[in-house]
Amino acid sequence: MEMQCRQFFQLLSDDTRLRSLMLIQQVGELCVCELVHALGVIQPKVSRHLAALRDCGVVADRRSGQWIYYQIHPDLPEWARQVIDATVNEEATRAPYVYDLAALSEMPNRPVAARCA
Amino acid sequence: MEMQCRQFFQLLSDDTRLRSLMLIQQVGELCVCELVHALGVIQPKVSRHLAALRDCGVVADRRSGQWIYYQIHPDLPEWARQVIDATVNEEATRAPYVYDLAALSEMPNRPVAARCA
DNA sequence: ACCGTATATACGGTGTACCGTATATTGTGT
DNA sequence: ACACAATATACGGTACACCGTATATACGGT
Repeated sequence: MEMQCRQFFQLLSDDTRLRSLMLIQQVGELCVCELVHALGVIQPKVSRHLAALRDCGVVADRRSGQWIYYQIHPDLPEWARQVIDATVNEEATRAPYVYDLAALSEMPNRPVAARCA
Repeated sequence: MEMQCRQFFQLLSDDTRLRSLMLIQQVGELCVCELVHALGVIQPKVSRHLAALRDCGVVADRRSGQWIYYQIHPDLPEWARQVIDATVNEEATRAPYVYDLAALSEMPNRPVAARCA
């Protein structure tokens, strides 16, 4: 998977994708319905943007039952990881990212991510 | 000047803007005609994209005679500078950025940037 | 086998970012 | 004052990213 940096920035320039990435980076792993709840957007929208991130190798997905969990791709180039880190460090305490995290923590019936240890 | 990180990434997602920024970051300061030559694109295109970067506070301009020089804005937030640094460190040795720098160094009649010391 | 839930994809519509051309603006030299 | 060079902006056209709705797919429970 070729990772052009211009393409990477293009991915980060969309509101839904950026907020999703910020949450995933902070929490470690999230499924689609958690993001739907946290961001307050409809499911196809989240799915579509996650697919874009996956197709470019920014996130990796794994299935667990009926849920599909997304995480930052383990093979993401170091510099891209630095960009995400810098952004989280700068913006995580600001709107809308704080509110997204808050909304996530208040989600009822949140699925439990069963990780293979 | 409010600097939204999503907007910053959007600015970096355009080819002309990203290549211009990479060059400016490496050289320190460049005028429009130097960028026109280095990138091999028409002048209004460069001007337009530099204006976008200026309006968002990413670059600063100064006039020197008939030339207008652009540099990374001195007040650019630290995290944004980190993003640019990381990108230069990663990509400067690759196409098209290497070739842009090479084309710049081969430019004839290159104006001399007279800095007020 | 059937139903409900989670997720993904297909499809047509819409806004907007970018483009090249043409022209305005600003400065320099004669 | 005039001509030339560098830069900026205005304008109409086009491509494409994103949208919501509708539907397909996959899994779990009964």
